[in-house]
Amino acid sequence: MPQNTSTYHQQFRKHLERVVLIDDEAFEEIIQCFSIKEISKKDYLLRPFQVCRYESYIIKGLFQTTMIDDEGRQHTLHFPHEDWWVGDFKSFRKEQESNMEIFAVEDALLLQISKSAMYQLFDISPAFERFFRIMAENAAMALQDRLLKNYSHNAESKLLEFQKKYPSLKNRLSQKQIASYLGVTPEYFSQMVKKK
Amino acid sequence: MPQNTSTYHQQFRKHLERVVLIDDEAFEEIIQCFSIKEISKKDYLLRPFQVCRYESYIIKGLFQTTMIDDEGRQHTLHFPHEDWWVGDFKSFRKEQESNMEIFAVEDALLLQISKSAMYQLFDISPAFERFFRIMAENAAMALQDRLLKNYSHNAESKLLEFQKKYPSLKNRLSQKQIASYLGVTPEYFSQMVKKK
DNA sequence: CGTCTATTTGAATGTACTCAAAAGCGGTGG
DNA sequence: CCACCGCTTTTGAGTACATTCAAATAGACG
Repeated sequence: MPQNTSTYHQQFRKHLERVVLIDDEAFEEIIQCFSIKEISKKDYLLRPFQVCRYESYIIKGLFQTTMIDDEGRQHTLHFPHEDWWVGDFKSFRKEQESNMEIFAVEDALLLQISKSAMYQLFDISPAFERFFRIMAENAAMALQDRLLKNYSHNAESKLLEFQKKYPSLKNRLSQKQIASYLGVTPEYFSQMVKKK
Repeated sequence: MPQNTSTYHQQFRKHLERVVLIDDEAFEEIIQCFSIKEISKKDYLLRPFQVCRYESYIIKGLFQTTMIDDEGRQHTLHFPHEDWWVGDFKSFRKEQESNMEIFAVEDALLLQISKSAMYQLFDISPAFERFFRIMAENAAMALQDRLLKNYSHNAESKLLEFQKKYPSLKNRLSQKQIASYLGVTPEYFSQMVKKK
């Protein structure tokens, strides 16, 4: 294991404390509900039609989350990485089949929590529920931005946005993966890059 | 005023209780933090570059929320109506200038809450905070769906989706408004309708 | 009734897609 | 260490969906 327990507990605690105050006791209670999971490059965290049983905090690693539309096409929603959460929220909450695929682009280390554990924590810790309220709000805001960027539908400007927002991801992803995020074909993406 | 107080209090309480349990006392505490607002057709609830000071529950009415992109183009995000919430969440939470415009398509009646009142309520009522956690989750899920639908970017299928999802809105909106929701020009929308 | 906005129609244009095929690159096994 | 396989990237031709611009027509509202 690349890090020892206390290191990533610290990292996770910092993550929580960026949003809510948590004392030692509360953190103990919280961390006990999480389990650690390793996942290797190219493995799936979630396959289409599976139910998403965990929300996962990413200690380390990079994922690609794609959504599958009615015609079976895949569209990349985002590339969750260190210090983010990954999962299909809809599937998790409704306990229904997911239309998403979550895939490890790099070896990863996760802290996972099940729905029942999460709901128990909500009942005993308002701070924890507040944390997830704020996370959900952040997610909604990010998606709203994403939607707006998608409307101004010029692939080039979308690429610039992406590069500005995630400069570090450029070297960690293939052109094909970025094209899928932008919603264009790899062929067109290639031409676009050449033109510049 | 088109309805008396108790009628819309009832409606609002039902709305809350679809998600969390609220006893009489708690509801009293909550409803006190809201104020009623009437808004007429064609008036703005929020103009671009304003800060969104309230989250509003829609007792009655229909709105159009549009986002303005960097090139100044307007894109319709959705058409909030009875029993939904309306506002620019990002602007509300960050107290920053909004890039949205919210516009009353029909005369409307709202229950509004300010940020400070909302945060006070969160502190005294975990049920209320839970309600907004779940609302934020719902919003995120809806936006994710919206994004997916937008990717499968064939205007005709988007129109079918829209009609399926909001059959009742068809008669309440102009073609131009629906075109803006779909992300196509009114001219193209017109041709599309003709073809069918 | 007049004005303003929405809708229709058409022609020219552009952005991105499909399909096909070639070239490049990386990892794996012999 | 090299050769091969599979996947990614490039290139090109043809096409489709949607846009822009302009102008005509229809509708809504005061």
